[in-house]
Amino acid sequence: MVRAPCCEKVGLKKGRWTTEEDEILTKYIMANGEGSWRSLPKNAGLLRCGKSCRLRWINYLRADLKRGNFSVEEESTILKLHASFGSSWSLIASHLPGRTDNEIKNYWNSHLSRKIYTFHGKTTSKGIITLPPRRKRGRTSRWAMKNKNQKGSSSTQQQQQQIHHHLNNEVAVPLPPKPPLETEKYLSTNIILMEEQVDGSSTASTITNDHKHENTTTMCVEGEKEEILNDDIWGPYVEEVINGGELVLNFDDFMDHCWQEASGVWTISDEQRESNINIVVGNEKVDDDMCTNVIMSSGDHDRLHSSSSIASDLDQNLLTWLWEDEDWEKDLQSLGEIHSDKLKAMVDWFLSSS
DNA sequence: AAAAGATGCAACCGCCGAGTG
DNA sequence: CCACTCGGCGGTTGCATCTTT
Repeated sequence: MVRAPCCEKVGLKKGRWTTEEDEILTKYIMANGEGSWRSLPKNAGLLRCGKSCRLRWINYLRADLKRGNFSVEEESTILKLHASFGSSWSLIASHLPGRTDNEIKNYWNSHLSRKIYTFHGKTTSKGIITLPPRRKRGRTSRWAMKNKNQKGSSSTQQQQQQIHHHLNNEVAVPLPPKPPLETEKYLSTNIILMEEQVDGSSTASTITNDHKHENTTTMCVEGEKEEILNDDIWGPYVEEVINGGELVLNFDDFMDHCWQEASGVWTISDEQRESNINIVVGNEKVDDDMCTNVIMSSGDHDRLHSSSSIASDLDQNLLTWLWEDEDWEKDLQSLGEIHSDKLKAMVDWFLSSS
């Protein structure tokens, strides 16, 4: 059966509401109360669909609405509730007085969803949260382009199907789909974890998923500390060992171009390999365009440290690269304490995926 | 200064379930 | 049970605004 439209749409106005319309609607509802949305426009003298009136009232005109930016607490609440309820925006909104489902949904889509997604190729229940730096407005980001390319290919559905729940209070996040790229197999994949030591030096621990071992390389010494910390790279790199040479990608690039096949073999796109072989592609520092691209020869960690940058305080702050540059401390607190068990989970997952 | 294009958000669309006669 | 209305919801779109080149 074909459903009747909620109201006769011919001749009805669409698009942005004017101040006059807002006033009419507000006055009418103040006088008559909410409800009877179907008949409301006619009674109030509005050339609008009843649903449109309802939406305008609920999302914008209601007196109890809280306008303005979301607080750290609210953001934290959204993250936690989304982990539990998924995209049940109305349910989430019911826990946030003064906020509407639409507002929360928009906030999620424009702010939070891009901050949070897990590693693709992940098959266990453990996951990693990663928060690519928020990009300023401007020219195309990889993230945006990826999303754009996925439009029309039910990307949302894919993400919804891949929502995972995580350890403790961690958020459930949509997984980015596999990039449709040609594959090539490589010998192994390593994660390099950067850690600052008490004496000011830093170490890089290499963890491989094929040999399951760690080794540690001193990365810098006192005096270089400040410069290095200012470089604004946080978190693990992923290193591809290719025929004796190395390809080191930052996490974002790894996310975009690498994936794990069912066999457990890690794969990287030809495109990325050709453009970056033997190059360390560092995280870009978004705010002042500082890039940290570094040429790196095979196994030359001294050269890596001299030009690249390092995350400090591994236990507490490794995951701070997940957050926006300026606000990571606040955001971190808002999520509650992030312990090294997340790091351990990440490493566990990595090792278990081989 | 202009163009390109990303971003944020208000508003729309279509579907669904509850309620009613 | 059926047909239908209504309210509510989540996903999507359109456009003004903003940033970058």
